[in-house]
Formats: sequence, C-alpha cells, structure tokens
Amino acid sequence: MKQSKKKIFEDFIAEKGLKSTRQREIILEAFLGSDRHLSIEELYLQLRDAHPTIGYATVYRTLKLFAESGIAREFQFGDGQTRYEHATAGEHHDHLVCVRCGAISEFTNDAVEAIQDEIAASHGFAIQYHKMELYGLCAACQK
Amino acid sequence: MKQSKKKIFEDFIAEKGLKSTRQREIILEAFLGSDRHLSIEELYLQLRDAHPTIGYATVYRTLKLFAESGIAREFQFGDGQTRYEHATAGEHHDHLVCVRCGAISEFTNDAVEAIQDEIAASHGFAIQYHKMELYGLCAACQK
DNA sequence: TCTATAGTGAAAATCATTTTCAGAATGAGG
DNA sequence: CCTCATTCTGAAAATGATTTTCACTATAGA
Repeated sequence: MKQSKKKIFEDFIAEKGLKSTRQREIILEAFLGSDRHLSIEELYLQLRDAHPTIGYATVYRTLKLFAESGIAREFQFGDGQTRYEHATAGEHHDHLVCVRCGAISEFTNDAVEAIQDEIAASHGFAIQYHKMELYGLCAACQK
Repeated sequence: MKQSKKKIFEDFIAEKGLKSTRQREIILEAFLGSDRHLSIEELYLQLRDAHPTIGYATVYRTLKLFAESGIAREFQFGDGQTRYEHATAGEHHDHLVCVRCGAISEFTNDAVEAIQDEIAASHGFAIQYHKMELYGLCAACQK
C-alpha cells in the first residue's frame, strides 16, 4: 500500500501537469515512513537532519498537495497545528484524543459509518465524509 | 434558558473573583441573542454598530471566558476561524457542515451518544466529550 | 539541447489570536 | 459614598502558524 500511494501521487502530479521533484519524493518518503499524526513542524524537523536544504514552505506546499491528491487527510485537533495522516480511498477511521498528553489513537466502527448515512439522509444532506473525535483521558493518563 | 445562562456566567465571574463589566454584559447579550455558530469576527462586527468602543481583544477574552464558564463551546470547522456556540450542561448535539456554502446545522442522535461510550470503553479511554461532524452538500447547495 | 513552465528556499507578508501597557472601572472595606 | 488594590479595557505590538513573493533553479516535452 505504500507503493500504491506513491503511484497515486505520481499520477496526480502527472495529471495536473505538475513536476516530479526530488523534494517531493523525499517528503513523500518521510510522510509514508511515519505512522503518526504529523504536524508540518514535526515532519520538517524529522527531515532536517538528512535534508537540511528543504525549506519550511516546501513542506507546507507539498503536504497540501498530498491532501489534494487523496493520499493524506488534514486534521485539527485543537492544539493550533494542522496535522496530516495517511488516507486510503474507501477506508475510514476516527480518533481518540487524550486531553492530557495529546496522544491520538484511531478506531473504526461500522455503526458510526452506518449512522452517518442515516443522519445525512434525514436532513437532505449529500454526505461526503465525516469526522468523529472522542476526547478524554487515555489509559496511561488515568492512573 | 437565556436567563439561566446569564446566571451561570455571573456565578462563574463571582466565584473566580472576576469583575462584572459593561462590556461583558454587552457581549453576553449579543452572544445569547444570536443563534448561529459565530466567529469572533462576526460577533465583533455585529457589536460594532451599537458599541464602537469595544475592542477586538475584549471580544476574544470574553468569549474565552464564556467557554470556560460552560455557557459556550469552541469549534473549528476548518475555515481557519474559531467559532463559538451556545452550550448547555447535559445537552449535546453534533454538526452538519456544508462544504460549499459553509452553512452549519445541528443534529442530535442517541445512537451516536451510546456508541461513544462503547468505543471509549473498549479502548480503556475515560471519555469526556466528543465531536462529530458530517461534511457534504446541504439541501440548498445540491440543486 | 532549448525553453517554457513549474518548483524552490529565504524572507517578507498575512491572518487569527494573544500579550503588553498605561489608563479606567469595579467592588470590598472602611 | 470614598479608597485603593485589583481586575479590565482598548490600542498597539507581539506571536505563531501558514502563505505569498521573488529571484533563481530544475523539470520535461519539443
């Protein structure tokens, strides 16, 4: 699936008449190699050691492209930074956010998926996607 | 209930040793008199005609107080502005957000409330609250 | 290889929000 | 109602995240 996301992004680039650059490759590699909910800053810092010449602006621009191409999804969990996570067409998950340590974990729940359609239908709403976030204390922060 | 929110805020102010000022009264009145999901900017502009001396910073500070006191809830729907809506203890609703016109409407769904507890329990998570947002096209934007 | 076009890094600009600061208002105790 | 310590306020400056500008560079199709 890592391979296929690369492919999806390359196709997106080609289709839009954009160019394939070394920076985009590097950033894509770093993004796919990480499984957390990365902020731009985190990704930039992670990149900096191996690639000190890549600029902040380029990371911003590239992550926006990832989101546009469908391989990444943007999130704001209320800490003031936009975060990006891997997205796969047809797959969906939601989030548990720890209000103390900020840890973000994921869950999938079929009932949630079913309910969204039901609610949308009853409001004449043509649903595209949803976000559900549970806020509270993670197991580790409860002791 | 408009009366009781005023009371809740006054009690909050008193309890914290804060002061009751004309500006806070005016802003509270404007906030309670509106039923939309207001951004600071919208509220500020709405206020400006009748009260041109109230500053931006005061609106920011006051809305934060509303949230702290429990009579308002903060939201970010991805348009870059923080929005505030009325909150009532024990009541909860979620949102439908139109991706075209930005309209925000509300819904309540018991199944959603039930599921959050179930999911939290199965992840050892001590839940405090949740947010669920459905994004898509509202009825008006579908034609 | 040439060349039009898109991409890049660095710095400046933007935008929402927060803080600073000096003066003004509040309210508890006289 | 005075006093005075404390909190508030408005305006402006500061901050922090993100975006744009600009001069230069790299890409890719002819």
